[in-house]
Amino acid sequence: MKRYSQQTRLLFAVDCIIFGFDGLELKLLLIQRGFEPCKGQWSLVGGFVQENESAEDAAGRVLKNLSGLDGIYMEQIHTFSSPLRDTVERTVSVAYSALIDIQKYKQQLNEDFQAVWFPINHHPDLIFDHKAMVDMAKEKLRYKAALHPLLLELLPGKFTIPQLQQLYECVYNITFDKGNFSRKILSTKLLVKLTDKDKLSSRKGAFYYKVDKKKYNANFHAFLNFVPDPHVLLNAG
Amino acid sequence: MKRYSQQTRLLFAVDCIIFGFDGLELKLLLIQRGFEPCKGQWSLVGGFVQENESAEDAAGRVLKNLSGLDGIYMEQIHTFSSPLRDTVERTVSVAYSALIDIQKYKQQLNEDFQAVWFPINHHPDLIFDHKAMVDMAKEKLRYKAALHPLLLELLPGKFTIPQLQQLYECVYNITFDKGNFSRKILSTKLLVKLTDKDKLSSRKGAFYYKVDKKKYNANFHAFLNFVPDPHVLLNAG
DNA sequence: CCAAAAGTGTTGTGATTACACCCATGT
DNA sequence: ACATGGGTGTAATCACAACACTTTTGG
Repeated sequence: MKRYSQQTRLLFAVDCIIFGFDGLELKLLLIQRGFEPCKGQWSLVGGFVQENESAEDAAGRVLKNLSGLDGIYMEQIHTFSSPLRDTVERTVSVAYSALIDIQKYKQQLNEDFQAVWFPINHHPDLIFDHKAMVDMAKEKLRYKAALHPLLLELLPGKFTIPQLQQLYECVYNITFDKGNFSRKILSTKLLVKLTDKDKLSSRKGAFYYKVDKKKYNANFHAFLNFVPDPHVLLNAG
Repeated sequence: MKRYSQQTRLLFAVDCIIFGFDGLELKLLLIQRGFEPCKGQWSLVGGFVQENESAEDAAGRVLKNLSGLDGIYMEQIHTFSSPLRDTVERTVSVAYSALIDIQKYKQQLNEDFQAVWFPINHHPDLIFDHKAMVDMAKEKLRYKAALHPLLLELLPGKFTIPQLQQLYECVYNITFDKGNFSRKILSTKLLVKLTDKDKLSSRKGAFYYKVDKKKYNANFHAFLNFVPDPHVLLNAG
């Protein structure tokens, strides 16, 4: 009854929702699709899963190819499998979100892709169901970042607490008290204070910090509980 | 370069991690596989996705077919796509978890499947990567139930607060103070007190409650924050 | 009357908020 | 000197854990 041979085979792809942070805004990396259908329209970066690789492998390969970067934070978001989602032929796609340091990316960029960063709340229309993918990735990012320190993945090697605050504020579209924010972040002991300051945004200057990678990896699953009102998880942005 | 026609096609399936609660323990519904490979071994309930349906449709169909029940709480957990996960032919599988009222299920059971409930922490070895699916579903259940009232899906139409407490306690393998637990649950206003009592487990008897469906649906996303120490999310069970 | 579980009251503690205040420095 | 953002101090409030206490009722 359930014979393998009688089942239908179909195409299997991945799409990546790539987040970046430029210091002011949360951004989304999009490309103009280079082949039919919908050639020229804006799209997530994606690709077909090859015979010898898993979906995770494929998403990692796509990211590496685009950005030149290894070891990017990546997470499976959801699998989209509506029979009509791809207009050419039935294709199931697994959406992955990726958090990348926008500065590292700039150095490594693969020009072939003509990729462009858009503000997360002002991006062009996307092909197929890519908007649903982006929306789901945003929601999951908010959800998870309320509990885990993963937003640190979006920052460069050294950064200031006010910069980190700016990032949290634009992920949740709310403002935090700077004193309380700083104390809460530092109470996690995940950051190491450096000796030099960033003097671009104030006269006094703000100390740089870096992530204590050891503690970050060990304590990633510890709660932070950053979000006062849970509704911002859904209603933000 | 990225032509559809050149890509490989593969098999696409769903597997369901079905949770139930018998009043004492959290349970997992398994079947003995009825076809090769691994015929006779224990397995999650699953099936291939058909041409005209999405993975969600397929999981819903599988559940309906097994249990006779509609409208079961279902959630996509993760997609498993290792090239070697199925020994016969490459098959990608989307895992779904389902929460069902074990009492309703008993009335509707499809005998064809020879399905058996196992305690969540004492079940037989499973085929392929089904154990990884179960583990991920358990972790996600803990994670999500700490924030949302979804464990109510596992209880019958009317139930007592101590029964609900027993459920939370076995999901997290910790004990809660009965007074604090009761107050916290009732503070959500999601439950409606009924006039009759369950007298089976105490002389005094405990009042039955039912879920206020309207508020449940409206407030599902509100936080509960049930878990005092976040580590139980990972280390429990 | 007693045991046993349901359910209520109460108190101390620790986290969190809101906001005042001080600090460092380029102009 | 002063404006500007960084950073610290602190009192009031709140949420919650802990646990004592009351209630109900079958035996």
